[in-house]
Amino acid sequence: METVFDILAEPHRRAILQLLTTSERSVGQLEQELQLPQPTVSKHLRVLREAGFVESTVDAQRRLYRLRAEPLRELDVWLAPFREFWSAHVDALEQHLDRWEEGEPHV
Amino acid sequence: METVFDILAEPHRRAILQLLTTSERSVGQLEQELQLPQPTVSKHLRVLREAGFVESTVDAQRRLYRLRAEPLRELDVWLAPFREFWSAHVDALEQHLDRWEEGEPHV
DNA sequence: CATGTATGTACGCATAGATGTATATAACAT
DNA sequence: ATGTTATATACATCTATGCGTACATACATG
Repeated sequence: METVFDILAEPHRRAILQLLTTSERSVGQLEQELQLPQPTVSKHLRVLREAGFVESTVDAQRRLYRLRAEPLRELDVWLAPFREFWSAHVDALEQHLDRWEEGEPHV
Repeated sequence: METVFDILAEPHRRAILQLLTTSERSVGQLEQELQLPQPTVSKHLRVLREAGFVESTVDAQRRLYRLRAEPLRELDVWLAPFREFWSAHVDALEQHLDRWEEGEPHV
């Protein structure tokens, strides 16, 4: 089973996803904007589609691809415990700086 | 250059990071908790260390590894534009449900 | 129907990286 | 000093996967 992380490890796939944040695009448009050979784009799109990152609709010979939220939300969930961890660290740093600004340089 | 995504693509490395959210640990502890051979743990720790995910201090023959915030924060930043994207979608869904609850099933 | 455009897929290759085994380094204990 | 514990590293191997090339499919238009 391909994890969210496996999918995102590929730079071109991340580039595709980032482009799709602004608007949906055809395969040809992605091909041009990313300067990639068409089969490469199609193969990455297949991976992204099967993992639920994107969905497509048919427009004559074209397929229009757009973003789906789910898998990235999954990543967000995975990140949650770490966010708690590092926000604790930010707090510690901020407290330190606050105290420093109040005139206690030797904490 | 190893990206954050390359590092996180490996399941054992993610497991290590998750363990370290609660407290710092020695290599031997990780070895036991993850049921992995020691060289495997050491090699993953090296990758994580060189990418800034963890840092270690020496305690006699042991090395104690603990989490660092930076790289995961980087991931959080990468995720930001997508969060905007999908929160828009959540809003759309919520509006729909709100209207439905107010007695307009045919939206 | 023939040709062109848009996209998907099959196959072979090359490379990266994860693992196991063995060994090296370093700190302790007796 | 010698052995023991804890961790790091070197080397060979195996597998997964990204890519290029070629081809297939599908729709459109003259």
